[in-house]
Amino acid sequence: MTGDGATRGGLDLSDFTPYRIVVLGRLMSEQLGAAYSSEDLTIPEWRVLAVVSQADAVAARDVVARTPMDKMAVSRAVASLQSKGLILRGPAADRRVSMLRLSPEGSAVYERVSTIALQYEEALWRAMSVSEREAFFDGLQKLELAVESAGVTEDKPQAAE
Amino acid sequence: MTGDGATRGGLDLSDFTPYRIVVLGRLMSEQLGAAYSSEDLTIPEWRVLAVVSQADAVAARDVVARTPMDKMAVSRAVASLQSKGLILRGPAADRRVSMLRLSPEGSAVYERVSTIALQYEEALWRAMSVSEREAFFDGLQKLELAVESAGVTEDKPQAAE
DNA sequence: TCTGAATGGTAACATATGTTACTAATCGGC
DNA sequence: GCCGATTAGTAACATATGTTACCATTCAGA
Repeated sequence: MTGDGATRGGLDLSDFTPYRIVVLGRLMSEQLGAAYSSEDLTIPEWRVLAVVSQADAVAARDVVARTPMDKMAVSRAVASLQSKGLILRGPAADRRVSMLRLSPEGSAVYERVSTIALQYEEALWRAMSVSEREAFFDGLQKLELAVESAGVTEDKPQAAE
Repeated sequence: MTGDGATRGGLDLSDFTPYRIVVLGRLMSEQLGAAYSSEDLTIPEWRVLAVVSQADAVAARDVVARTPMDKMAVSRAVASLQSKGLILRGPAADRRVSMLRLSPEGSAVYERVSTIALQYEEALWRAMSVSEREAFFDGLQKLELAVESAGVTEDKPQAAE
């Protein structure tokens, strides 16, 4: 990728790992979105569905805890899912919260979408062997941990070393 | 990650690779952004700087070709960089386009930011051995190729995950 | 050379996402 | 029980990003 123009000093974007990962992620998102756009779900909505589907009933704060979304994003996604009839809200002991469950239609939608998503993932894995895949996973996990531990400085996330 | 709640059927987000990659990319972006926020650059601006720094003069369309940004995003980033005095526009043979170059201050900023960025990347690599890193790169590249070849359907997909 | 199609770039609008601040409810110490 | 501190969730605003349509220019071909 460094061979077609007058390349000189500094950093080559196409060789910068964070950039590659962001771009790869975006491409995957686009393709998945195309795959299930028939269901008319946004990313936050799909994430909420995924988390809510994992248990009988969860509060919005649990969704916040389990996804990289802030509470406003979750609030919006939940409101939208509810208006589409895919999610139901029930009362909780703590009257500030409401428990979220999938409606039957919500379950059906989630089932269809997650099937497509898993097939998509499967298809990607066909690009490499099992051992390659495992090595990749291993590296991915190590990167995740490294990034997490780099981000522990709570207040002002200053220069990363 | 499947051990703390009533987990049941379907897809576990935290184990879904596209999701993991998107989240990892976002975390890296945030940390990098924090690291060089002193320069007050947005991600699109930083991408434009990186591409323009690679050659003596490029047109905006070249930036579009080399990054995952559409022409509107590039247009905005360029306008902003120009107003900050980091980029200069010069005339081109084709009078629809203007050639972009870094100003001296632009070069200085880019130099500082790319140094920080490369140090950040370095720090991440310390999380794994050289051979692990190579295996990871290998997998990453294969994924990139797989995704690219999966995305040949021209149409206009909507983003998802 | 004229004319319709294509291209580079931007304006104006629509939508999505982030930020701040607020309300209602619960909690913890007294 | 009372009261300040904390929490869950949302409203209202600000900013960023995507979308459409447009203008000026260039290109291709009769």
